[in-house]
Amino acid sequence: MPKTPRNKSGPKRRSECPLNASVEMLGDRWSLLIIRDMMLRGFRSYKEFLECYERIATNILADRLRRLTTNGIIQASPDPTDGRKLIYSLTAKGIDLAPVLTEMVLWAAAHENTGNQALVRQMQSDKGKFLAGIRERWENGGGSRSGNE
Amino acid sequence: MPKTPRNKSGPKRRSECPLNASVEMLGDRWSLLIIRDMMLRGFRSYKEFLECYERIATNILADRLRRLTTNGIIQASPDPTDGRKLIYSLTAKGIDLAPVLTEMVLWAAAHENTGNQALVRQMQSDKGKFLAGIRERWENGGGSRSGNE
DNA sequence: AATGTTACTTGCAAAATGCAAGTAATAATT
DNA sequence: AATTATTACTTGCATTTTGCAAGTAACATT
Repeated sequence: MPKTPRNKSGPKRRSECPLNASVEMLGDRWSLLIIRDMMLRGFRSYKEFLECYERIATNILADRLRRLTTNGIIQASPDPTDGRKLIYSLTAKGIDLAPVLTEMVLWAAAHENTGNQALVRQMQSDKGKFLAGIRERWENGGGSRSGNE
Repeated sequence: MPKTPRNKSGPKRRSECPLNASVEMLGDRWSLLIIRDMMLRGFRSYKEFLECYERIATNILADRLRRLTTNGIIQASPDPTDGRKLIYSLTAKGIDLAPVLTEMVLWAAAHENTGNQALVRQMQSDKGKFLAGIRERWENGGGSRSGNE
């Protein structure tokens, strides 16, 4: 029987829709969680991520941090008090993901039984203020640990 | 030498943060693209998805449609004019993903060279109106392609 | 110099994925 | 009624990706 391949027809213009770019950078199991924990929990070091995600493999974590850095979402700088450490922080591009995360959290909270109702209520009651707070904390001081957990 | 595992310490309360639920349902390469194309391009059938995503495998597409259905984001109903077909449509939960998609598109548009500037400008100029339009189209008529019905 | 910590890399088994090739259920055509 | 085509999948298998234990280089501390 002759071959009758099914997937050869569509034109598939990459990045025709902007969402393709987002999915390429964030469409996996870990990237958004890493960004969330930098943004909301103030995670800065490899060790914090490794100990937090019980199931993430060390090489996967290293790869995701590298990819997020390559994509300009986070940046790594040496710790001045300890030459061995790298301090990871969000770039402006990374901070701009706050609205995406917020909408995802609100969506899940509306349709699932999720935890951390305090955070959800804070987002719901004044979304703009919540986002402004995140931006402010990151723009001066480079992202201190917030009260959200 | 004794084992010294690295990943056994963190408590890792699942769904402590609502984002975990979102990532479990949407954190892969295809799910959000499927939702986007149902929402913005009016895709309804297995065949449309298969021909559009040049690189998606048939079993992966079937799996993602099944998972999205299981998660209550889309639903499948038989086509009354052709008993062989299934018509996929967004549920209320799926429609509620519009703000997430919108923020992702706007984020990518702000930081990458993405296509479809018309869509982006429409989102930017009046986000609320854009979202209302999507909801309206889906709430009466089950999501027509454009001005149908 | 010995020991500990950090931020990785390596090796390998297991799981997920991609792709060609089926297949059952229908529909259209002859 | 038989033939052909289409849809919406499933199956089998090779390739790729991931998870985990173990190792390591570069410091830092004692």
